[in-house]
Amino acid sequence: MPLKVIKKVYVGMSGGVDSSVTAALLQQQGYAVTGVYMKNWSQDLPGFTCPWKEDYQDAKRVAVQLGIAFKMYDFEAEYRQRVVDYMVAGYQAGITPNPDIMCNQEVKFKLFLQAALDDGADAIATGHYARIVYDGADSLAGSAGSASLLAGLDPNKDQSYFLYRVTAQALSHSLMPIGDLQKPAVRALAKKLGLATAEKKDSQGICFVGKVGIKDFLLAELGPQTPGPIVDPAGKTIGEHDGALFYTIGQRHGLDVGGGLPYYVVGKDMAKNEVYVTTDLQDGRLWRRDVRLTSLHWINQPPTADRPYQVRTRYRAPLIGCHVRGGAGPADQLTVLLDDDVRAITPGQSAVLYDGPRVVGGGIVI
RNA sequence: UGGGGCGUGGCCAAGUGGUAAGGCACCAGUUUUUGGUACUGGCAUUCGGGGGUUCGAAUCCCUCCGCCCCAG
Repeated sequence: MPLKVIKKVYVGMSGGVDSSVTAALLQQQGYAVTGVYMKNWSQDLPGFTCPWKEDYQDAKRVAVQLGIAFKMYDFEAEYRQRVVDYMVAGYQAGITPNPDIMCNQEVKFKLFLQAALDDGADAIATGHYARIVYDGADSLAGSAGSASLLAGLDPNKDQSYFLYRVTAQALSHSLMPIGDLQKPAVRALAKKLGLATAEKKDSQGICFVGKVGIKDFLLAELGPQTPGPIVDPAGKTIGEHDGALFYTIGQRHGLDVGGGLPYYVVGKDMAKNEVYVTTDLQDGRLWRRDVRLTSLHWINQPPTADRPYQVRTRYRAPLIGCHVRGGAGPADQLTVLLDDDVRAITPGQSAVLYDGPRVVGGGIVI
């Protein structure tokens, strides 16, 4: 949707600085802004109190300060089903899913967007460090669905990695105003405006669930798991793990095996409930020069084999030059050939292709 | 029960008379809207037990215990 047509914007306010400043900026720019707190999770976990009430209050406090409308959408049931269940099922299957990517795809840019539009909004906005541009933005007659996603301008905070599964259609109804800013500038702005969340620490951990270790979370969800052997390259059992599903490729800590050099997880066999480790950082199983992807998603056009791209295999990882393999193969799969060896490519995680600053899309590592 | 070797924090391991390196693990913190990685800090009043020599020992002596190897 051409920018000029957007009047009413619903801003997803999490109770953090970024979304607070997002709301403030849009208001300054003349949009009719409504703040929305998405209640996606409220469950306390052993030793961890869910901060949703506090976050809700912070979001509301900022809305009141700005004098904008404020409401709450309750997506707990859907979040549970589409994000948490997806994540837990993935771990049980032995892969390492990325719940936040699913949260963006299913909740923020699908449920939230739809609910906002149904409520009369022209667009939603989020506090992501990413940019949305319109092909042919000069001629505002550009057709719907021509929106593209670009990396945020602050290289330290760029969150476009988490957004590669959002559709162009959804992007065309979305705004991410802080994508043009550096994080320090956002903080400074919040301070200058006296926003209640100006000094609030950035949130971490699973989006909405909070700063809970994944192991503790899975333990709470699934209960204790069956212990099994930790096996070294020689085939020798050097320790015992408390459930293979808790471990992920490249992981170093949590194995409780010491002596000499650190051990890194290089693989696991869910059927045998075995975890494989090595102390050799050169171990071939730890490095890959190609990645096979499935569940592909392209925002605009799929990549073509005749030209170079860059790929990111984990959040904040440096971009690696790459090409996609053309020719035969399942339509829903793609092989990406990397210019360099990449460590600990992990099934379940996402690889995101970039064409310069533009997010082409990506897929999930097999 | 002949010969040789060893026993230092959970693990690996320096240190052979001068008052316990280092690494791994673990714990805490930092970085980080997933997992993971990385970074910083903490972590043996004590060197298998007991005696002794010495101003002073994990380091020398005696003895006991426990392992390992070669012989049997």
